[in-house]
Amino acid sequence: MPLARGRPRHRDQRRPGTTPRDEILDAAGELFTTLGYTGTSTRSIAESVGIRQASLYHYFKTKDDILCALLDQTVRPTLSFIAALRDMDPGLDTAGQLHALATFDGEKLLTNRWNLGALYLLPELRDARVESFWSDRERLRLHYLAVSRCVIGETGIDDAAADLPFRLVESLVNVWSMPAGPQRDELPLHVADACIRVVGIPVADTPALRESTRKVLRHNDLELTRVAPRA
Amino acid sequence: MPLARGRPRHRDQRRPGTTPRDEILDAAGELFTTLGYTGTSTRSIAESVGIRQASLYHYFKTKDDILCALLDQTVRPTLSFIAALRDMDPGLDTAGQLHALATFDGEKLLTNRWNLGALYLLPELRDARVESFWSDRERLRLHYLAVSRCVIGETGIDDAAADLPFRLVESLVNVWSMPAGPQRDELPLHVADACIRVVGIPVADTPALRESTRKVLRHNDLELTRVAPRA
DNA sequence: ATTATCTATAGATCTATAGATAATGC
DNA sequence: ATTATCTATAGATCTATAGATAATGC
Repeated sequence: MPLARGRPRHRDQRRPGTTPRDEILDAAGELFTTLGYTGTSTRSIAESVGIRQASLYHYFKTKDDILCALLDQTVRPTLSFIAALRDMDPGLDTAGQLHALATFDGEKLLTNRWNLGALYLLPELRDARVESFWSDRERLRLHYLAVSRCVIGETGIDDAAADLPFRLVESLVNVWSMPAGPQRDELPLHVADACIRVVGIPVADTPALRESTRKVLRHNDLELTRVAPRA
Repeated sequence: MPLARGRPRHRDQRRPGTTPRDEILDAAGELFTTLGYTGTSTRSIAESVGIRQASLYHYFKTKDDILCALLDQTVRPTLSFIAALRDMDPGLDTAGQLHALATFDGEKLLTNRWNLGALYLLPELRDARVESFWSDRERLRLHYLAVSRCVIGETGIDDAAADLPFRLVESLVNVWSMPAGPQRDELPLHVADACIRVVGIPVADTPALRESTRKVLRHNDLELTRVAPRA
């Protein structure tokens, strides 16, 4: 390990992360998701990292900045996945796209170290700051909407259903804390199946869609690791 | 109007409600749902009512108490509806029950004066206080789960889908703020339809279920007004 | 006398800034 | 000299309590 550069901390490292910035984000992720944004003080974040409260401000200009940095991690990977999906397999039908997207996105939500998806729902940041995050998230929602609409155009379901796949996947944040196990691991797949039924695809088509998604994801694991190693 | 009993307020009434308690709950409902619980100060509630901060404590022992009172209004009506449904029409099949429940519950969520359903998702109260609310809400969830399981037993879908109708209905809190209009008004019905598809009922059965729900709700409007006039 | 409000305030926060200090690098 | 931390603190909150006050009721 490289030698420490500045004044030593009053406590040893207690958080994972290769940089102090990452340690702070890890602590903030845990606290924001369990106590809420306003309910988490900068002091409690610092304490949870093992540094003094004022030291946070060496890495972040304000408390809002910490939140922004956290939120930026959440939607980006799924947006990259959508791009990769388009490049990779332009022949995939829209139902297949929806199923693969829902599976990937759901997987991402559930395997975060903290339940960052739950932050989306905090009223205190419905309107305010974090501009870039909201626009990213809106892009994601609109993509779900567009793909769902395409499928619905073929199945003849009412257009009002087009908003629901996104909501279904998002609702995984509410089961994030369920005990680990195969049941939990398979949830994203089941939610993807449900998305498909919601847009009116008959149950009989599910196995084929699962198979197609399995292929897409195997292919894409490699893609993503190459393109965005940070995730 | 009856003459005021104590010392006059420094401002005229600015909130609907026949009692000061209701005025306070109305203000708190607006602020908690837009700024979050911790993000709302007792001072801002009082100001929004038109009284001084300390006067709140004449009606509520603590800030938590205000939250509890608000939350108690949210799940109760739907629980009463479930009871009424059981008494009223014991011949209704499970798919019909699920469809009617989802419609009623969704309607309730969307027509609240404030988006109180969004409070369920606040991390700061995931664990803590408000015991009675959580147990009520868990009863509601388990009822959805049981009804969904019954349907799934017949359609042969994977059991993992049984949790999703509840989540779908709940996701209406995320569209609460959409502009008023027929499109918005019909959302609960469309979400109920989606619940039905999620548990594996073929699309062709939807019209019959809608018809049955229409009857149940018409009947029940009367029922509920008699049983729980407060709602 | 009873009530609903008010004013005033204690005591505990909370965010952010200023400036000191204890390491390493050169 | 540069850096990452530290200590100390200003100034603005925030919740809840104590006790005064201005109405009505009897």
